[in-house]
Amino acid sequence: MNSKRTGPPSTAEIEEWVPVTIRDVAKVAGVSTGTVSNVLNRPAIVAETTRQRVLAAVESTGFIRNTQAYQLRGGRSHTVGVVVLDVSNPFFTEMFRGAESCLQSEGYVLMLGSTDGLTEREANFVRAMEEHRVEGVLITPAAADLVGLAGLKTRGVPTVLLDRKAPADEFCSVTVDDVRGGELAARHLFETGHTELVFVNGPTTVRQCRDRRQGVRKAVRSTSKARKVEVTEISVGALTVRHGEEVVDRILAISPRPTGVVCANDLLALGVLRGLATRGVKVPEDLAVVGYDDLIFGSMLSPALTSVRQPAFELGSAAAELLLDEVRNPDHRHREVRFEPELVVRASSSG
Amino acid sequence: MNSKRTGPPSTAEIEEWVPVTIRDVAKVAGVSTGTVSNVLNRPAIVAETTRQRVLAAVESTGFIRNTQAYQLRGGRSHTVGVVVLDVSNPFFTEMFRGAESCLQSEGYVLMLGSTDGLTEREANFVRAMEEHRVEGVLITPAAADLVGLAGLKTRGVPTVLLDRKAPADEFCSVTVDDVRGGELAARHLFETGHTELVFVNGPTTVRQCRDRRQGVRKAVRSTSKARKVEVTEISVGALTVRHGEEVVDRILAISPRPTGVVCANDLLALGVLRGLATRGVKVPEDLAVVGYDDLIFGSMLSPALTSVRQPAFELGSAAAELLLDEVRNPDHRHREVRFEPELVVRASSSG
DNA sequence: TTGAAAGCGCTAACAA
DNA sequence: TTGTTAGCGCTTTCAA
Repeated sequence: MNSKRTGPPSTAEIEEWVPVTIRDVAKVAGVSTGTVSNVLNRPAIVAETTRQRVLAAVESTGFIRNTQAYQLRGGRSHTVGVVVLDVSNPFFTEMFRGAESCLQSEGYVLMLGSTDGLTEREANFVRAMEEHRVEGVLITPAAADLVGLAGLKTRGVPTVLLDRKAPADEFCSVTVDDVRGGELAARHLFETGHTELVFVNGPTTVRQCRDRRQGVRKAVRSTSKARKVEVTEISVGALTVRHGEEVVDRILAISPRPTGVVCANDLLALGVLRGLATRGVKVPEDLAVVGYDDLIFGSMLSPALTSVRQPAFELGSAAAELLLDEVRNPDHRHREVRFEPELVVRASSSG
Repeated sequence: MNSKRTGPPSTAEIEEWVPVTIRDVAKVAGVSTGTVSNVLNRPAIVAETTRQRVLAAVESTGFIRNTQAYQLRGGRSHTVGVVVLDVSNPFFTEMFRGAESCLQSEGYVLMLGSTDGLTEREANFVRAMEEHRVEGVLITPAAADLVGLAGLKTRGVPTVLLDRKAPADEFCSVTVDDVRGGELAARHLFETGHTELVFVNGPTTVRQCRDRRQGVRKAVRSTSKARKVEVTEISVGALTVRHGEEVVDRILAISPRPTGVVCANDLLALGVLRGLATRGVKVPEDLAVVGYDDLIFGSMLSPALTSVRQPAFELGSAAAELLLDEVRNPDHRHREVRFEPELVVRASSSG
């Protein structure tokens, strides 16, 4: 509680900073606003001495160019919107970093929104970003369909879908084959002898969850030809550690007792592992666990978490590249850049 | 590689979306631009039927208000800049979430920049955000001093320092007592019988690192009165898992062999743990490990990581509250909101 | 090489 | 209740 002081504000403090415009700079330098604009944008065409004078004036006045005016005049906004499902999830921050690594060097600053899978929040973010005239948006759609992005499409805002295929090539997209990933996870457990599995899934409104489920089912079908296997599906409200932890009792209540569990992402798996640990259930002896995303943290647990790896950083940077192409290349064609998931087997599933 | 097709673009595609302005809406609705502006901003003062007509026109034209023009006219930007040291670190994303939770409901959209502790990147972000006329910025300064923020100060951009005390009450700030935290960590090891410690620190240009070191030293001094203790300090280039892993050999080379290690943050500690595991060093028997930040992931390791907890989410939301006050309250006074670190003892330090 | 001035899209004061 | 219009800060054409 550090109140600065108790008396009235001093003059220095009460004195409002008056925004300095190009006109102020012009006045100080004794030139016209056009000239100031020229030294700012096309320094080559103005005389050396004038330029120095203007630069000095910029310095002394503390002038900072007003992007809004620049944009209004037809300039670019140098802004890209990024909308993800959950900033708390390292998978998405890695993706963000990937995008940032590519976009920052091009002079863009990123607006970030985290929707928690809520379409209403998504709509708010997208609307706000459109109002700010972002040059493009990278988005992991919250909804099952893409109607929330229709506005972006019709208004021609370059948009790249993150971790979501665009139907009918309406957008560029970067994807990972989640059906395949889900299949890899479940098949791995079947192949190591498991017969009764649980699949802990997130909300099936989330596309990743639907696809991974489909993959799991696919593994069931193909394995069933050889021998009888079964998967119980449990759906939780969100892909978080807490939800994973809370689902453990339901897993343990299943009869016959499953011997393996596939989680729709690593956060969920981490929660499950934690819940199992507190209940004294041994992993992988009593229950094998497989996650999804291959967060670095999973590899450090003991037992280390078996998981399906996705190249998050590369997803982000690839998306950014696609966006840049769409922004700059008049001959741009929408493309899907597809990555393959990779099963990383660790101790949590291999006794 | 999904090229849409090979022929020339269809008419529908080549047809550029022509930005629709308030004038277009006015024309469609058969009213003046002033009236459109009124239904958008002060709907109460316009007649019901006209309002409906205008709203319909807004809908049919797909009009999206141009914030730049609005701002230029004197409106607010509804934008806040957030600058952190490392988005990959869950500590900072939690802080971001805290800020977002408070700011989003107030209609702000956040610009996020991750500096990796580089003052040059920080300067770029701050400059870009100022050009965009953000209404305020939340920042974890990269540099040891605050000269990089002088511009924000003189230009009167409301600024709240994240996890950094503002000297001379120049800014609002949210802080955690890192000296105390460092002291807690080291003292804990001393009190559990350790004598030879290693302190794995990040760059001392980072204030958090300097303070935590100071705390560690303080613990050494006070413990030294009773018995002889020693701390070897190792500084690494960044606070990441990789750097922690790479420093392990240097730790093990120290003679006499230390029995405990304090890490400047959890990512570092996670790396150290991983490095120790691959080299077969037992934790905590051979070496006790203490981290800093209490990331959720640390609590799930086995052995679970002892750490110094910081309320990241609360830091973020408190900072946002301070910022809102500075933005809206004419009687605003700069304040420091201070949180206390808390040692959380787990298996990694208690054999 | 520089200056004058129009105009980007919007809001708000004022007039009708 | 609605329309007209000046002007926000900047860039850029055109003229000097």
